[in-house]
Amino acid sequence: MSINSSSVLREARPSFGEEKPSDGERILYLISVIYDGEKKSAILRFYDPVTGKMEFIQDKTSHKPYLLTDASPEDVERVVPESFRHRIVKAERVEKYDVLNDRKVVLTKVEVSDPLAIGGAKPKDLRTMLKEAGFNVWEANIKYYDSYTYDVGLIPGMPYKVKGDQIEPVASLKEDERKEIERIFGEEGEKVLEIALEMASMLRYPVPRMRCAAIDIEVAAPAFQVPSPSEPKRPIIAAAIVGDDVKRVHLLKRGSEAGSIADFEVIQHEDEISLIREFINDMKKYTVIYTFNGDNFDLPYLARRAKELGITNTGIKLETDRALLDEGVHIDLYKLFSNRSIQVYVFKNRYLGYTLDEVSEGLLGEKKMDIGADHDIASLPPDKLARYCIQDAKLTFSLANLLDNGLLKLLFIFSRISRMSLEEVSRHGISQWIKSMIYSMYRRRNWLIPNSEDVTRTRGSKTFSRAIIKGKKYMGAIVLAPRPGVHFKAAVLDFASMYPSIIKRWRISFETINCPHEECKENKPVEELPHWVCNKGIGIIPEVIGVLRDLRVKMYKKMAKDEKLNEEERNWFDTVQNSLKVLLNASYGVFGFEEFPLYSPPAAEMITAIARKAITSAVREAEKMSMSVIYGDTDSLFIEDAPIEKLKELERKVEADLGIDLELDKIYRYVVLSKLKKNYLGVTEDGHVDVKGLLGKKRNIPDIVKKAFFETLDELSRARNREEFEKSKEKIGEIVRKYVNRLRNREFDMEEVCFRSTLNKKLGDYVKTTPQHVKAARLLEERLNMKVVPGDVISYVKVTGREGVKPVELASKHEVDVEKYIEIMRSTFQQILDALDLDFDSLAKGKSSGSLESFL
DNA sequence: CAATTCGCCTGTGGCA
DNA sequence: TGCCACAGGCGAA
Repeated sequence: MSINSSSVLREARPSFGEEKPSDGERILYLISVIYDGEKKSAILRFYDPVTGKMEFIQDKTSHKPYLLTDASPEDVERVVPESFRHRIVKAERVEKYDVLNDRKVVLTKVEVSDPLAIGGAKPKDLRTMLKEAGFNVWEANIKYYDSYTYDVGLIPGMPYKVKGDQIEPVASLKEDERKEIERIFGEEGEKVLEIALEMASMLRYPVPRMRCAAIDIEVAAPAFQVPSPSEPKRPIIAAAIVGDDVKRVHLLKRGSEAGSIADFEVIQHEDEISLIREFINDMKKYTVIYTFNGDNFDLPYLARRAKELGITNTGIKLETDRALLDEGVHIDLYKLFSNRSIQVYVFKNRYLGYTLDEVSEGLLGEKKMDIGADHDIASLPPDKLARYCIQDAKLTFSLANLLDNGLLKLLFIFSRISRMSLEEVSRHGISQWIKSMIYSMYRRRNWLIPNSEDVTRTRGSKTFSRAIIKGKKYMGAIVLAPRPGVHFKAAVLDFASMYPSIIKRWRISFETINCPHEECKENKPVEELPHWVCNKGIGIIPEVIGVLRDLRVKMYKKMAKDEKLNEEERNWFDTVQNSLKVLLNASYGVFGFEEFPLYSPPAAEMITAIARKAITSAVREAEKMSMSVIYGDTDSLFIEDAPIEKLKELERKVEADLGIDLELDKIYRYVVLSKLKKNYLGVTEDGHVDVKGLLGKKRNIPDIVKKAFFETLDELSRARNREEFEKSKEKIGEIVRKYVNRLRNREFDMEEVCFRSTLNKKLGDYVKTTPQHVKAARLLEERLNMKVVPGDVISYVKVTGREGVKPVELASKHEVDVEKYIEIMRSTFQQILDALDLDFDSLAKGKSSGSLESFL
């Protein structure tokens, strides 16, 4: 194999058009790089879309694990004991660029025989020996397969042309796209253009078709006992697989036979060995296997049970906290859906907890099969067991296929940008993705990857702004005080991708803040902070963030709507622009995140300080033009009833002043502001209602309150003018009375009056106070012997009596404290009623107190 | 394993 | 009993 730098570089300067493979050549997709401990070598794992199989190609570049140190080669020799020396392959001087000090440094690169020699060897590894001898080490915490991937310039998720030993990137940027990139980035210099071309070529290539399936297994555990995958004593009694072309359950014969079941296939097995063998055979026909918690349950249980029964070659590789497949890609959706960035930005917070039941309910509107509270799987009759098992696999498969199969596309995109395998991206959070992206760029440029201490030592860890909220490290955004009332024709202007724009425009990053140059010390973007910013152009993060932002705004958002492209292409670019949004949204946050290896509090507080200055000066500008700013939050301005030309004029002025884009986002037919920040309701021209922050939309309030609230919104969205408003007002009164009466007469299901609150800590860790959901959770443990863990959502009901709350499982209708619920109804409604000059109690009694006159 | 701060709400628990 | 600071949860950006 040869992957030389020229072929790697060519990928950054792709030739145009897509190259078709010639004889003997195949186009394979790089899935991951793994390390083979026996061969002591990296192995490239490729997927062949023609055969649908994985292909393994051993590294032939003789790349070795290494670290960098300021010890000389002689020092290394001295420090390392005789018994360890055979593991050192080479120690030689290398030159690196040290961005923190803006200078070239000469360090010793120590290559070793295997990754454990760097970190993890017994009794002592190289990095510990060097540190104990008083030397510094760098890049000693990077996993070997990552190190290899970065150095060789490989991009997981990308197609490669493979012929014999030759592995070459497939060029993928079309000529017109290349021209477009040059047009957008042409004036920003060679460095930016190069990054843009590289990113764009990565983001245009579609993902290969892969055979996908979801699996789920059931174990004969007694009721209330969670079977342990580390001690798989109980037999597997059911195993289901669901894919596009398969819906099958393998059942263990135990007494009665399963009846015939119409919409899926049932295979009965005389013994568990045959069940496991055939199930694993089924699995092997698919490249991507989805599970829900398969890392910690299904796959370890399956693999260990198989081993116990003497079945070899399961193809499952167990690691401490994950399970991988030799010939496939295992995606554990539990881990993926627990990822906050995925939850918030991809799925818009539409699910609450992270169990299969909760995620499915939120995203699919479907639930697991109900088998009763005792959850006694072992004693289910066979056909019920089969249905239960396949339902879980079905739900898992449906979740994986949400967003028009976009989940896998999303993972491929993140995989390419972050240089991490699908398995890695799907199991790690956004900070790991960004870290990996930065590391790969540093390696590519032969820059030294700094240690976290280097960053804070040379550039400072102190912050100078005081956070509003006690316990926070620095000051964040400004929220303008809203002007309460109903405002017609309210325009919303916002700074598009504000923080990324600031990072780009003022070039803020851990690299540029408080740089070592005397000449830059005068370059202070804000008066309130002592930090200065480099103006000599060092650093790479501002360029990368700038490119990703501009690609998203100026290219992919447009392509996602471009009628000249077909639907599949538009879809792809929409996934791309959404993925970039996820990444960009987190790009500032990681600087303020202590565990991020490039943590930089000065950079974080500089970004928010500039943002405060920007919104403040935009408000001033608007007011100077005698426009009325009625609200604003972080990056937005709400302006009441201004002519469009004036808004455009404001945009131009702000842009000229600050150098970041202010854009008209939308115009509300009217917006209802209360005196509270982060609480409003806006109706757009087409009648769509935006509800922000209001109690009525919080997930933890009871459904009955939510229903009443949304009926009210529906009513309001119909009002176009003041007469219709008056009518709405009467209707709102009717709604309020209807629900208050329902509560008084106890006309509700227990489900409707449940509060659903997430348990964020272990039960025992709530020591300072005992919140109500914790009280309810403790009752669940005491009375029902249930186990609750962090992440569980507790459903509880307010009841009369001393305790005041009960888990819904233990409560009955007659003890529901209806007055408390009316109270909640009151505060929920009062938030909007205040602004409408209405009063809950009067409405509930059947008359209204005020009118809208004063606001209209 | 793990992005940030600002702001609202409810309830708890200490104290007078 | 009422007041108040704080804990905890959820949302906006």
